[in-house]
Amino acid sequence: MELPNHAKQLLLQLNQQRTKGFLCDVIIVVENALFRAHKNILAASSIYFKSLVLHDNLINLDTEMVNPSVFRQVLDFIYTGKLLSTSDQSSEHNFSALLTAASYLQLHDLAALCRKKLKRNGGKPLPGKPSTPGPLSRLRLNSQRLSSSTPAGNNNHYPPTPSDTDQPQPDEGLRDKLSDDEMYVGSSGKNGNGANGSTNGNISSGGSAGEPDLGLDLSKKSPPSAGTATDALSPHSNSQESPQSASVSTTNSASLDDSSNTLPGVETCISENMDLNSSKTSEEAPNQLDGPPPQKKPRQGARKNEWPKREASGLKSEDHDRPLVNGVIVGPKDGRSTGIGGGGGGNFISDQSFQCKDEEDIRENGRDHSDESGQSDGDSGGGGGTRGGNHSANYVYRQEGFEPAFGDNLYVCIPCGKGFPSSEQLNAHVETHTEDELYIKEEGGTLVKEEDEEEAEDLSAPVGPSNFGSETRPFKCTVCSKSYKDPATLRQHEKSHWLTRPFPCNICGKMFTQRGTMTRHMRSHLGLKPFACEECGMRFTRQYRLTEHMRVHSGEKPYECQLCGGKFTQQRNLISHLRMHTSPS
DNA sequence: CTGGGGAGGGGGCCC
DNA sequence: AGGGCCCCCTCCCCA
Repeated sequence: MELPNHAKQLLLQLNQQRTKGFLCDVIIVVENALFRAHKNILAASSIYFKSLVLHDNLINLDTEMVNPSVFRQVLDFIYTGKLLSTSDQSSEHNFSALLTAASYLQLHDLAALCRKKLKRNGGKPLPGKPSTPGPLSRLRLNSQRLSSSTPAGNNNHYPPTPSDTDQPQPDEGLRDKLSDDEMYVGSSGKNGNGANGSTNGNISSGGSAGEPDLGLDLSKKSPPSAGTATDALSPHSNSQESPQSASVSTTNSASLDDSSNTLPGVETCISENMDLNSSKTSEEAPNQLDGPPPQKKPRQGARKNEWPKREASGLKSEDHDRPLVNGVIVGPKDGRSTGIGGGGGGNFISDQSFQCKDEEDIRENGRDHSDESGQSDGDSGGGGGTRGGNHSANYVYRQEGFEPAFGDNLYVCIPCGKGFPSSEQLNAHVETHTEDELYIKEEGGTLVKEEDEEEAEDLSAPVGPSNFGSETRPFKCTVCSKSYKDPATLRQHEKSHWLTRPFPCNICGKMFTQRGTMTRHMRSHLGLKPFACEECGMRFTRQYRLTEHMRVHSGEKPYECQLCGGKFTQQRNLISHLRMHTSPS
């Protein structure tokens, strides 16, 4: 007995889930567009994807091989078995691009389909493309550029994939009859590889909960009470981080799934549509799905939507809208979260994703980063870049896909203007600066600084606790005189003076001085809140927040105002309160 | 409407 | 690398 439409219906459901972002557990970044999808589906479609999603939940695709528009078609194809073509997309060029992408992604059926189509049209497959380096090598190259300060040889945890050669694909799986508008793969149940034996099972069980999260672990551990969602978070993953994953992957899939329950914003937003003013994708919005409005916990919903707000606040608004089409975020979004509070939450992923890094910053030359260096607020704020202390960003890390203007040398050293093809090389170069020039310059009283750093300098003057007890803190920063207990900390600190953010966020391009900060930041992109309150179920991105939050339940108010005796659960609120005492009002 | 408190969230930084 | 803390921003609630 066999249900005739089973496979079709299943695929239909999966595609609907995709368009809604439901149970999506992987994000694919193509240039500056984000696509959500299901690992199982991707893995079942391509052995290349299979190798990628095994370890990573955030995948950067080589923009030379695939662009957002093409990838959208690819994804549609994967989920529907159809190539829906518009007049534009049915052009030969489109098929060539599709073929390139399909070859790159090892989507053999699609590649065959494109070949067939091109052949039928009398066109030729793109001559050189299939011989370009295979996906694996390209990915390595790609991620190497993306991941700063990851050791060379990072991506080696990728399982070897079959050769990247572009073998001719059997056309047997293709339907002979191809219409110009729609092309089908013969059987929706037929997959390029046999890796999907568990697909259905996994899907029905809610995604990839059982999948090893070998990527950069952003989920951390979760308190035992985290419930079903948290159960899926594997506690072991900390040790699993691979160097590569820092650049390509981000989170564990279970957490993503989880977010669909507890963090509807991300789940929904990334999948739901936004205004469609992207030139590439404006013709349709197939996923204008009225997915269930995200459930919101008290306060959290509104809050969640305001997530990127801070960066938006007081900051310029970009000209560019970053529409989200078919689950795709296209381009940076301006700082104003248009949809904030609108309930649907459909906007904020896009907002957050791109507010973090103002496109303006990105567009401009490397120097502007020296302005933004001080505080993350500044950079994300774009216009407010100059504030934020003395941390002049003298070195700029360029993330591929965000700033192509430097050609291959995306990593530019600000003081000397030299470009480097990799962050490693830039970092190595920077070291020579710090050792050879920095201190010399300092001795000479001419530190490399931006013109406007005088004010900022004051902010980081050796104030506060940094100077006390110099006996126990023998390691002193030569720039700001802060002292530290150990040389490693000093080194880390010194980089805040001289190194600009070697750790970029793969989603928004924002850069960080410390990997941990970037990792934490990524959690916010992905809506990972591994720390759940046992009392109320509220979830947090950080343990510390949970600790703070627990005082709400316990009633503990450890922070007391010495002036009025007022007690507070959080120190910051005491501080805020003290300002009220001291401020002349 | 306003001010104050409570609280969620983000980044920087030190250990 | 991860934890913890500090600081900041912001919003919501309430008096």
